[in-house]
Amino acid sequence: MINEGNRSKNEGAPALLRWYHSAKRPFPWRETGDPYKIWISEVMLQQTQTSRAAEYYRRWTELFPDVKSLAGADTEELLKAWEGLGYYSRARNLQKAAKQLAKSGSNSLPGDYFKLLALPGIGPYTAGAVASIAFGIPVPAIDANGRRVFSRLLDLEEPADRPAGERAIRDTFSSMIPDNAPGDFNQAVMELGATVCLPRTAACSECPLVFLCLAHIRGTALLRPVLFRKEQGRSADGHLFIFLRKDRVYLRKRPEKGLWAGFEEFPWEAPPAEASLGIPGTLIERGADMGTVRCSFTRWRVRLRTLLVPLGEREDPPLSCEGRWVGSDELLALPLSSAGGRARKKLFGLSVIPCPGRPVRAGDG
DNA sequence: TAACCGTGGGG
DNA sequence: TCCCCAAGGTT
Repeated sequence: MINEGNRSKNEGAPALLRWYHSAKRPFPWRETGDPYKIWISEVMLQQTQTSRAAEYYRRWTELFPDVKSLAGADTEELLKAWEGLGYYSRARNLQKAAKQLAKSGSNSLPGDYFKLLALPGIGPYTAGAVASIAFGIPVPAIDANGRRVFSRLLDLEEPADRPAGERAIRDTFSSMIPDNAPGDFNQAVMELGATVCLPRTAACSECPLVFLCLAHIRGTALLRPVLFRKEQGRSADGHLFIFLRKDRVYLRKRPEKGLWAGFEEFPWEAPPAEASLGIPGTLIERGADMGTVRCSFTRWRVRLRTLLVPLGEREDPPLSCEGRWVGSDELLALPLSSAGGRARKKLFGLSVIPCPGRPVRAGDG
């Protein structure tokens, strides 16, 4: 066990906090105590690297500075602000929660772990993070970093992503949280996992907790955490079609649930990942190759060859799905998936349709 | 419970 | 290139 003596264990939190205060990286969400902004940052950081979330955080908190403005915002505007960040239900759940709060007459978040947990899009990690960082409540916020750090401290042989392993981690983690600095402690664990106690590297000589780390003593740090293996990814190839009619392109709308829910997109197919569009083979020969875009979801990695297909003035795409024609202004304003956004960029780069905001010069198009 | 839900960077 | 990984949550 970690508490070979409670003495060294009790020295863990102070040592970690001292290290954190000198080593922590500057992030925009570390410059605020506003529970709303801390909530936004924690949701953005779900399964997302800090470096990517930072730019989105700045823009979002400027566009939607508080609960009320988020609750009253146009949903498409929200998704545009989230465009490219992935897991778009996070943005929808943020607004759903904001509406709940606004309806109950609040313009902020509850300072209570279980009330936070009850809000859409907030699970055990995020509730713990907001409660501890914004309100000073001594509850754990255990993410993948925390699981790795404590798997190593304990030299945990049980899978860290199964109930037994999670319990062992949570028990030790909770016992170390100092009442006077729970938010800093939670962040310090994550910071340690993100900068020192890394998955493929363990810089133990720089670690403030090395003196109580069992995996370090036993030389098993890189074998921890043990994880319950999930299914491997699969790859597929397909096509994405940009149908062009005069200066408009064709978009279809996705279902309101599931992958890229409610988004519009250039028609694409990549069997067996997506239902067939019923595309005639001749269509592919008719298209001009614009290169490849990649997209990924769940276990799929898909490469889509992008084809530009010019159609006649009254011709509709020979597809089994329905969609609509949009001009360049609207196309630019729409939220698209990352792959769709790259296809759109190719389109504007070719100046096949006018690029909004850029003067059309002779020779363009 | 296990599958689903995105994306980009690093080894 | 491919695989792993990331401040997880929902169904």
